Amino acid sequence: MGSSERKERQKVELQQQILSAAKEIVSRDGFAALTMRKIADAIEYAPGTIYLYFENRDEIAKQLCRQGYRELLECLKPTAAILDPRARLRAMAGAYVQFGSSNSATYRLIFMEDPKFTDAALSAVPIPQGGGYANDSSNGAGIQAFQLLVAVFDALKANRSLRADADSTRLAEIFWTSLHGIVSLKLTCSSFLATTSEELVTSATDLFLAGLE
Amino acid sequence: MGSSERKERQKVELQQQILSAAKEIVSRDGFAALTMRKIADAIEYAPGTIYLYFENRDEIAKQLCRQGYRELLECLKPTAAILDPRARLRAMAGAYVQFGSSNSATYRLIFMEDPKFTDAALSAVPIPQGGGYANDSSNGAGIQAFQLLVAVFDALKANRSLRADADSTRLAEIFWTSLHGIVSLKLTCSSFLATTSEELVTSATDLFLAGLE
DNA sequence: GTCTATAGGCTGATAGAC
DNA sequence: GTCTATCAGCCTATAGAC
Repeated sequence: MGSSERKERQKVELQQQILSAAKEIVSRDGFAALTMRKIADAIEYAPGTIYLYFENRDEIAKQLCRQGYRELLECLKPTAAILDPRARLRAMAGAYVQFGSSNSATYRLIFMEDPKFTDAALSAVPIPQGGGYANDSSNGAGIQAFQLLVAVFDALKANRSLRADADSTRLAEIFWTSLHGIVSLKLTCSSFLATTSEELVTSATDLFLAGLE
Repeated sequence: MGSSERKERQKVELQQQILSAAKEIVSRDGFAALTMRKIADAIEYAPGTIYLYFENRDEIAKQLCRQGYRELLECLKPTAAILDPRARLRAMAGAYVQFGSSNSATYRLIFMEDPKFTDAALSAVPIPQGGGYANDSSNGAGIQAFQLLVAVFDALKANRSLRADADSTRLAEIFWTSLHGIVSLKLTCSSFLATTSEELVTSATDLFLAGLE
């Protein structure tokens, strides 16, 4: 059945093309401007054709979210290799804020838009339908990214820099919310904050580490 | 000119009615669902009539934002009276997060939606047109709220709990971003965070204060 | 598989009657 | 000042021709 395999490849290929066009529209005009017609125009197909590859607009948005989490994870991974936990936390925080600033549309989509998309993509999920996204490492990428942060606090414990009975998950959540606050407020209230993102994340991380002592 | 004054009063009255209807729609269905037609239905007027009281939809959104900042300010004001700066910071942080959780639609609108509305309402502005909103204390309410937070750090300095050369504005920005992170992430990623808002804000504030030492 | 065409809905905003 | 009617546009999704 080599012919059916070819068809499968072609299907995945056009799905990727659709997602790629969708991503560009979101980056350029924002998520609200993502319409089936615009995608169709971009890939030079008729609007109806897209429905052969995705059930509806929401399904495209969810896939876009999953991809966004994957990108975030890839962005944080290099910092996870840093041995010194304090240096690692600083690097990871910097990478996170950098990611949010450089990929603002993606960041908005995965963390500031609709819980419907955020939650669906954040949690680990099986294949939605059609089985088209089988060998997809994106499942749970958001959770994996969060685990990288949790691991920093485990490392701090191993280091005796943190009480052994401290709750790593909880500390990771507190730290994450503060990073998210910096990125998201900068995206919406850019003109009000006098401090740059870089200064904010540096100071916030230093204060946080100082508070842990 | 008693008759023209009556007309002015009636105009303001209907403007208030429009804003009030708009607020309810946003609270119930979200900002994207705010349409002129729905407002018109709610106040039992024809859609076109609204344009006699507001230039367009954006103008309504901006007024809604200004009102939101005013509400936030009112919510924080009582805590500003607390003398001990540490207790004041804790109370203010709690009130802020409480406000965001209880008024999620308003919070989304003023801090998570469109910079166009956020910035316009956050900064102090003169009367937009028509002079209808003259005796309006909402101008700069967002800034006033932020100043309440800055004052806490000034108080900590006066208290010798903080170095005299510390930058109060900067510390306020860092602290504010962390509060905003808690509220906004809870609004979008509610199911992912294991910790409650109340626990997050308590721990974050304690860590922050500890870091300041 | 892809097209055209369209159903059936929504939107902001305006013109002109009363 | 308020109405009705409507313009001009957008949207998702589907049906049926090829």
